[in-house]
Amino acid sequence: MLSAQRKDHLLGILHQDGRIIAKQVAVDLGVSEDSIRRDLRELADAGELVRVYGGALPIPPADRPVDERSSLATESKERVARRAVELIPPGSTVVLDAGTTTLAMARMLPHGADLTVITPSPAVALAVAEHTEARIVIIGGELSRFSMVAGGPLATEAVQHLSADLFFLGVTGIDPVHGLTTGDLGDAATKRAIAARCTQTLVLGSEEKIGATSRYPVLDLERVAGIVVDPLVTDPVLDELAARVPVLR
Amino acid sequence: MLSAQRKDHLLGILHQDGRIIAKQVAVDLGVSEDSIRRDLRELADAGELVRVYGGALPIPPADRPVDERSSLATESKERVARRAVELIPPGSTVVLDAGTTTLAMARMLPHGADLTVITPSPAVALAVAEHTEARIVIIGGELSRFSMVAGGPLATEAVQHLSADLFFLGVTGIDPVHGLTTGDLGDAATKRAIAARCTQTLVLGSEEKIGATSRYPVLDLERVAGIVVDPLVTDPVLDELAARVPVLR
DNA sequence: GTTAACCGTGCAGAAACGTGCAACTTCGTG
DNA sequence: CACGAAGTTGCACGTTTCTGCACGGTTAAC
Repeated sequence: MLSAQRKDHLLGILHQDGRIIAKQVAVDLGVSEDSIRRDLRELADAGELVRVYGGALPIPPADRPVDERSSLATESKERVARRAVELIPPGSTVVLDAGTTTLAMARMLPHGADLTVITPSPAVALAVAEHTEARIVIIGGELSRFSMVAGGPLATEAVQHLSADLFFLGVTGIDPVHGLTTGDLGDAATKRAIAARCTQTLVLGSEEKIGATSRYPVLDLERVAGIVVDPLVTDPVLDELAARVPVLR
Repeated sequence: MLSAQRKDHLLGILHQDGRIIAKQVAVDLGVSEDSIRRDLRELADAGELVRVYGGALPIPPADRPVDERSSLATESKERVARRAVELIPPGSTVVLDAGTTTLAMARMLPHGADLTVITPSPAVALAVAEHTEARIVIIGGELSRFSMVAGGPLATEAVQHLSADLFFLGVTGIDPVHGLTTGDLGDAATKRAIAARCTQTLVLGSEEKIGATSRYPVLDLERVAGIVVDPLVTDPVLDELAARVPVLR
């Protein structure tokens, strides 16, 4: 293990877990804690993280340059994204839908893991390219102005040539009665087509989507493997949903 | 084992393992570590990797040449882009290749005109979406790290379903002898496939491309309808080119 | 206030590095 | 064919960098 690589690994852990525990990483990598501490010291000097007793934490958003802060999703979405990223097995192929939560996911994908990311969203594709070394496949098609996502017959056709393990689905409404819904008819069809080509579909359920309903149905609740939600949010609607589909928090 | 061959091997390892350990490769290839170190030094000078203690690592995504933030077009490219945009008839369907010049074009496309823009570049797609009301079609496929453009079999297939009036082709070399060339083999194939589906192809000839040659041929000069160049640049090579293909300035 | 875990510093051995040099190959030229 | 120039390769040497350990100080938790 090269020392520079170890630092990458540390940043990767920080990205994914939101913290670093020196002792644990030392055991994981089979090096002494001293080396880890030295790395952390240097990374802290470089402004990549803040050291704390026992390990390190990300730099608090308030201390970051403004341009970075402006592109951050809300904290709740960040938590959903972090939870969702945890569910990606190493070496797998995942589809990331368009949306702010998937954009947040793109920024916190594991660094080293051998991943393939498929997405119909140019913004997500660029974010993944910037933050990881994953293979990236973009689904082509007409770009919908509504959600900046590829759709239409071209996309549907392209989707038929793909398959993936996991689909992280973004919708605008998650409701026990109306199921999963979104605001654009074409988008709904594309999402369905993608889901049909993936082994499992997980819905990203950031705070404001729970209990909301949009115009066009995407999928029945029963067709998804789970809803990923913010671990800190409690909502009676969630309990209702939990009776029908696994809620991952 | 030739040194060039060894360098290819090194880049292969880097691509596959995400790292190079000098000692290990030296043993594998049966050469001294000194030679490996020398190769790594040269590859690092050429910008193909970053050296670290013990070996080498890939260039971090944030530092790559195609990074959108740092890729502000030069004034010369802006003039080429402006000239190129003038050549777009209202109501037409155009393909914008990837690259800084096409990115500049995307930002200065006419607002009202009823346009359809097709592109294999997520960055260009987003720029067009931000600056115009054009219909946008993305060509999907594997995203090449080299130029952040969709390519591979998926892109080739997607291209077959499209057709357009005008293709604004970006290359890295425009030379009277070697014709139009680019630095990535896959990219070259995708560009050819697109050109075959378009009525006319125009090459974007920003200053530094004129007289330059890259590794992989894209098209013969005779196959394009013209080269768009900076009106303010004069270059003897341009006169040579003008004898074979229209030069639009 | 006590205890255990964590931290910084100094140190020594090991590993990797850069440089200069000599032996060797390759290529073009007379 | 002989010759020399240019490039490549491996080795030797001194230097730099990394790593783990020991020691004493500091911090957090009970």
